[in-house]
Amino acid sequence: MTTAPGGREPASDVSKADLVHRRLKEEIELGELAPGTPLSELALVDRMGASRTPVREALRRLAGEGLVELAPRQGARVSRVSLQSVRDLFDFRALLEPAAIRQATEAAAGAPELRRAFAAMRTGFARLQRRAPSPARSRAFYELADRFDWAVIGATRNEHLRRTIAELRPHTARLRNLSHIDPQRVEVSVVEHLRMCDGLLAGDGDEAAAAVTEHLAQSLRTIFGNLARAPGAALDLLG
Amino acid sequence: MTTAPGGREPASDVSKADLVHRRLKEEIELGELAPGTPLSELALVDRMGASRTPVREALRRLAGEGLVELAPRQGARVSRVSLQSVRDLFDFRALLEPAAIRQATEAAAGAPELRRAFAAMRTGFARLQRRAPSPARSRAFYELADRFDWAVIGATRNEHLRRTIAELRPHTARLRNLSHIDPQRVEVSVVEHLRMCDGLLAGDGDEAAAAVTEHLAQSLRTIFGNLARAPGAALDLLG
DNA sequence: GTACTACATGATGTATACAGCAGGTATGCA
DNA sequence: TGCATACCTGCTGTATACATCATGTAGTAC
Repeated sequence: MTTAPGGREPASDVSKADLVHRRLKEEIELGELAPGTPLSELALVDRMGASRTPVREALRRLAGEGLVELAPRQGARVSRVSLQSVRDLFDFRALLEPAAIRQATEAAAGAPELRRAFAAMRTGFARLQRRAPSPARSRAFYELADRFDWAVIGATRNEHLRRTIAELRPHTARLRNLSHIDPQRVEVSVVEHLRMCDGLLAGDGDEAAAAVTEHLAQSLRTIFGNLARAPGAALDLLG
Repeated sequence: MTTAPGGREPASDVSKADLVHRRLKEEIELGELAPGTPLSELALVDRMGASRTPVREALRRLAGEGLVELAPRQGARVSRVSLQSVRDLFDFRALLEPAAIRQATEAAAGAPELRRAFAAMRTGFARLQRRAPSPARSRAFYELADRFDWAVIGATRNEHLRRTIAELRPHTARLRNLSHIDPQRVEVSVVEHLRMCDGLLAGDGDEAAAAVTEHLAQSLRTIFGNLARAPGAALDLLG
């Protein structure tokens, strides 16, 4: 946090509650705060450099997003993850995201600029497909996939749908970061994303939606497979 | 709010924030607080008999549910309603609720007690169908329909789906209360609910889902029809 | 008469003080 | 030695004080 040259804090545009919220959300997403970790307000006051009021507000907001569990008179904990919750998450996404990409497909059909953006991402995926496997490629892929997902979310007309999907993203990201990513998975995932892009760019909503469904099913299968092969990871998830 | 006989408040089980939240939600649902109404924290402090802290928490929670709009440094207003928002709401419900009733159908198939509850509601709808139109019948219908909806929500296994649908209910209820109900609508709606019950009780998820879809489409058409015929109502909604 | 500026008012964002409850710990007793 | 109870610490829920900012108004210059 920088101080204005003049000397006084310039009454920052974003509230401290926003800052605390963002930082906590990020730490939960990254897995730095493991599921189940108790979140004492006073401890956060020290760590975040804000008073209890914005800290409390951030915790309440996170609880509303399902990232934190609040027990009355007992405080907050980072929300736990169970196998059932993973299944629920992906089932729900499988319900929402095909509808979202259909709307994005329609939107792109009428907005050349949007079409260009998606076309550029398609090129990016194609390039990634030709690169040799490496941690750097994996990182690049997840970055691009993230941009793609946000583009779809942004092109979703229905506000409820858009907000709900956006709210699910941190949960998915957290799962990715908690269960160590299978490098093998990138290979398949690139193909799936290419199929999504192709359907979307062709104006074929059904095809794009089918690609999303397939992608989600594969993702879930991979995660569950990882858990089955590595019971330790399951402990990570369930702890 | 009652005081304990001994003299002191027994540290009520529910927090004041909960109470304020519930009261405000109800007033918004009932239309007592019209869309766009400014909600000053201090005014609410007086009216609700709580201090700013729980009032603020209630407002933030309502904002998370989309019932209140927060403008930084400018305060809260009851969220506005536009034609687009109505369409978005019903489109979204049309995406979620068929899936929910499919899960409820499966749940009922394996839970005799649940089946009995739904069967009882079916009987209630059938009885309503034979009654002569009257305000009392309309009230009874909406009460029963509400119980039915909550039963479906309760029987929805997927937690995300369940929470999301539950969060949409106040929005729908508000629309009903803002746009004066068409008594004619009850006639058709009873039939639609009977079809939902039949599908659900027969274990036919597809049929139940189709009935929900039909019901939502009809509801939306009715609301829009009302708005078209009575521009004054539109002003109510848009104001 | 109109537009712009300075100010006064009231609100929100934040910090902090106080009250009551939950959980752990130590002590007493069997 | 094991268990039950009482205490004690720390936390959450609430109330309130203070700082900063947005809005409306009065006044003035053109």
